[in-house]
Amino acid sequence: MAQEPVKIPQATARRLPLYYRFLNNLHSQGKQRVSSAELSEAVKVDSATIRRDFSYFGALGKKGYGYNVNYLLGFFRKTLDQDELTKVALIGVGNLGTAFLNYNFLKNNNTKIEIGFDVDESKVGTTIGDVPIYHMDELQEKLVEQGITVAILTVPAPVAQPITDSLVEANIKGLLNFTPARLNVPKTIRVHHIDLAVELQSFVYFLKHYPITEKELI
Amino acid sequence: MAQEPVKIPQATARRLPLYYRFLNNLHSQGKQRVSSAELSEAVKVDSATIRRDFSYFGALGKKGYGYNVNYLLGFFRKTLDQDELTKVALIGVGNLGTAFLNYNFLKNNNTKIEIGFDVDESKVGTTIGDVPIYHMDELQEKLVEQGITVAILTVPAPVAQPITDSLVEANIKGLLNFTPARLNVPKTIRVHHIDLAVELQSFVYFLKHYPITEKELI
DNA sequence: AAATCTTTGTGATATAGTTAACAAAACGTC
DNA sequence: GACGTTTTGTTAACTATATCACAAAGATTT
Repeated sequence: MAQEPVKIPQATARRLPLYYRFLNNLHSQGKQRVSSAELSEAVKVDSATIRRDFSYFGALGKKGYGYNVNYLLGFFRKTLDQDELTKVALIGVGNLGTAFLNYNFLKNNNTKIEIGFDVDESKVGTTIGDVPIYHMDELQEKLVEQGITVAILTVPAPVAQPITDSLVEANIKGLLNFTPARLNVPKTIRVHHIDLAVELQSFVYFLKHYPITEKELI
Repeated sequence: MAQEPVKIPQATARRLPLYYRFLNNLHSQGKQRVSSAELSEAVKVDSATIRRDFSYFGALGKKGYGYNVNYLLGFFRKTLDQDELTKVALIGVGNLGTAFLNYNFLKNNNTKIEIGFDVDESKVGTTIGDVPIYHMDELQEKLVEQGITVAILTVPAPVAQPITDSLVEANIKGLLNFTPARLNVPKTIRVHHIDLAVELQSFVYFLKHYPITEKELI
């Protein structure tokens, strides 16, 4: 697996998929070149931040010209491992889970939800947006069989920890947790936490307590 | 509206709803006191960070004892404006939107989704999880009428910008955007962006490129 | 081909967030 | 009530991120 010469900052890594998507848009619009200022307008990230982000990968642009869309796109395709498919399992096919299944990640990217699990017998055996749904009892067997090591957890909070324990046994490496539970896992497993309730609540807190400042209005 | 004596850091503000939820858990378990170390274990936030976060609000704990659960809970209830209900509109009642509707935010908090909008005639006129669904055509009228100034945007990407323009006209103040579109809004409006595809993609990038370090394993 | 314009890449600086470490305070026990 | 223990609150150090500002390079125009 090709590794960047220098570790890029996490904040930069988080913006890469965003850049990649917008470069795709530009490409399909037939645009040949783009400046950091234009890109900034589109993705709402400061242009200096964009230039700095790109610079971690070397000198990708040309002074007085900007960036060549095709070249940049090709570069990011390689960098984001567009050629190596990452298979993901979706655990829990409720409303949130179904939202994921209907999102066609493959369009821009090689991350693919390969399989879903639920306890609801009316869902087991069906396919949703091309993804087959199995019973939760088959979790370990199927994951091991298909060598899947990344999972999205969208189950009810009370069963989050027991199901996580089962995922750990199935040798999972990364877990994107959408439940409110804070999961206990061995240290070798990466868990990323997105809590919709917390997101909404802290957003509301922000609105109330952080009025927009003079500086922001300029 | 009561304002904190000192502006607390954004990072702290984002953790408050999390603390609040866990304090509620402790309270319903009948726990009287808790130390920053215990809380750290539960919410997976460094104990020094927790103590620092709490300290922005004054000396809430007692040395050699920890924090009194009831007192802390009461304090946070006030601080997070638990008593002043914030009404939120949900724009787009697809799978993701429905996931929000079925989430009972009121349980721990006074943020409430009051109304939903969709173009699907089979949804218009129904209620989902207690929330009435109206047609998108009635957006401006209903929002102004009910004085709602916060919206969650869960519509298909191509209609995100036109609907946003309509929300701006309806005098919205904050927008929690779950679509991949980067929205253009006047500077006086706060937009917070959560892009599920980007979250998944950057998580996968992390797993591939940021192996767990020695330090993290200790 | 000279002059002007554009835009990168980056040093320097500013801002934000985390964590180690420990004195001081209060607890709990004997 | 003296003494060892616990745990806070905070100073200082560290780490991470964002942004300013500008020289240098190259593009574009005349």
